[in-house]
Amino acid sequence: MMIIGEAAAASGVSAKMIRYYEETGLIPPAGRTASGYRTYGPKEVQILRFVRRARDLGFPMEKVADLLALWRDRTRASAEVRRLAEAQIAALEVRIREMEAMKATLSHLVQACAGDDRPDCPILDELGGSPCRSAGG
Amino acid sequence: MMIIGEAAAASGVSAKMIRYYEETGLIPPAGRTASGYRTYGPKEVQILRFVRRARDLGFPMEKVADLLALWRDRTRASAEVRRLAEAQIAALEVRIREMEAMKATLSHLVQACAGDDRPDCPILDELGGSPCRSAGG
DNA sequence: TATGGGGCTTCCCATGATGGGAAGGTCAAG
DNA sequence: CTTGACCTTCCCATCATGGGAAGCCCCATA
Repeated sequence: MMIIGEAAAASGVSAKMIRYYEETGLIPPAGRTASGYRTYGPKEVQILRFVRRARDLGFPMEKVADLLALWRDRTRASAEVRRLAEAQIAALEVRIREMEAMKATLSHLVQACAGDDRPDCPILDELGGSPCRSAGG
Repeated sequence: MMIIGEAAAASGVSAKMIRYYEETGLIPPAGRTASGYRTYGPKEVQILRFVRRARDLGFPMEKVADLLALWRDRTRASAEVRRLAEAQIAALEVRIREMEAMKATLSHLVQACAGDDRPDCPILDELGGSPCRSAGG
């Protein structure tokens, strides 16, 4: 049996976050020693590692909870897991596309900017310019 | 002179956020009517629009403040603005790469998962598996 | 046995940017 | 004068994480 610091080291989840996950119900309450220290066995550490990896893949905590439930359910259909993973891929793609769009706009502006000692700057001009609604009335 | 709701509609920044920007010092305190309503002229609306667009390009508020300062400084060198824009592009690239990596891992897992009625699932196996440090000792 | 240091406990606060909502004042139209 | 839409300030919630204080516990060492 480990106490929280050891479980944190073994799982890659900080002690702070372990307590938080417990508080929010993502993981069940840990056992306690007579003096109140939380205790963790290999199984609990494995759960924490699971959570860590799911978070590393960008799943929000709500989806991590879903994954954990499927993990615990020996009778789940793998299709359900796959759906969650595909939804996460789609969510990542949305965010990636948003950021690619920002990047493209910035790249255009940077290209148009001399980037020298003079004050003329298309970047600021664009940010400060009047609203240019395409096909506006 | 407009009051805050009109300025919000004209700039695309919500009234809530306008007050927040003022509170945090991003924008100077608005004028007030005798009864305490905030007032905004075309210049202030332009500033708000500037902020909005910079935020839309993903700049954090701190960098927006830097951009605003450069915008106000008629003697700035465009090189400074360009540096900020390039840094923002770099920051976006970092985040994009992180998400691409997540997506790639998930895509691998999804490909390996049958996605049918059976419970066998490489995705859960991977999340719950022992730590497999590549090129480990 | 006493002591020191480090780890544990709970509780509160902060982040970054935004929204929601309550309680109360103001203004314009009727 | 009433009604309703708008404004004001103030507090709370998000999402996931970290920082820190006050106080208890445990182990090692003198």
